[in-house]
Amino acid sequence: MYDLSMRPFKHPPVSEFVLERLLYALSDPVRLEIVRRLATLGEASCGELDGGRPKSTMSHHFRILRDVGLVNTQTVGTTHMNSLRKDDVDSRFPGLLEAILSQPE
Amino acid sequence: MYDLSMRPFKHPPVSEFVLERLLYALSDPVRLEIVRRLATLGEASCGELDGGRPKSTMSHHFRILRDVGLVNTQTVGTTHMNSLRKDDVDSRFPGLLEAILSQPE
DNA sequence: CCCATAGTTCGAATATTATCGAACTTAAGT
DNA sequence: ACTTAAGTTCGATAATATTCGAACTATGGG
Repeated sequence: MYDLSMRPFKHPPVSEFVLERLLYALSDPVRLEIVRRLATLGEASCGELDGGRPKSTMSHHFRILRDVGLVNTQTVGTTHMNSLRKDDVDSRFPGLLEAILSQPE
Repeated sequence: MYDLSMRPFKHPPVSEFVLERLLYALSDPVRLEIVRRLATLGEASCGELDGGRPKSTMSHHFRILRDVGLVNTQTVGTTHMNSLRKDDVDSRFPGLLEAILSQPE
């Protein structure tokens, strides 16, 4: 859920989730793909999910996903492990994530 | 569904709906509110849904909602009647609209 | 025919965003 | 210590979006 091991990144508490911002975050093809992959993989490093895109570009997208509360990033050694904050998103927006991610393509 | 009476506006066929574009359209507070109101009212003119905003601003938002397939606009006399293309959206993205619009706020 | 109404379209100003190279940071490994 | 690996942050650029006034269009009424 939400504990201090998630530092040093700021992950917003569930109470600060905003529907419009979440929809915006998912409206970018690159970010939607990241979220889809995380949903199936469970977790992944940033590098595993770049499609040949530069690190700075990926870092930008991951930050947005973190800022809206979709993704949780924790430092494990030198890599950053990302996972979906599925339970948190579900608790704030029941059914939303499933409805979006179950859409084909 | 989709017949010629919808002219002169171009409404995309269901096959051209794109998930990301739909999410983007709904990520704007003004547009999400329009869609919410249409969902409860059934239909409404553009003027009924401006919140004191200029017509040109509203026209811009309605055009985006039409372009992504969310809204159907037909001319009735001098007013433009808008309604949600709920069945069309549902057929392409089952459960999506409901999942989004059922979220409070 | 003139006029008001309801929206659209155009154009411009402002603001946000996406992308990516370059420099920086932190943690391992040798 | 030095080096590599993995990301982040910064800065610039280019593309998109939002907002809104002004001019335009089309419809209906008197």
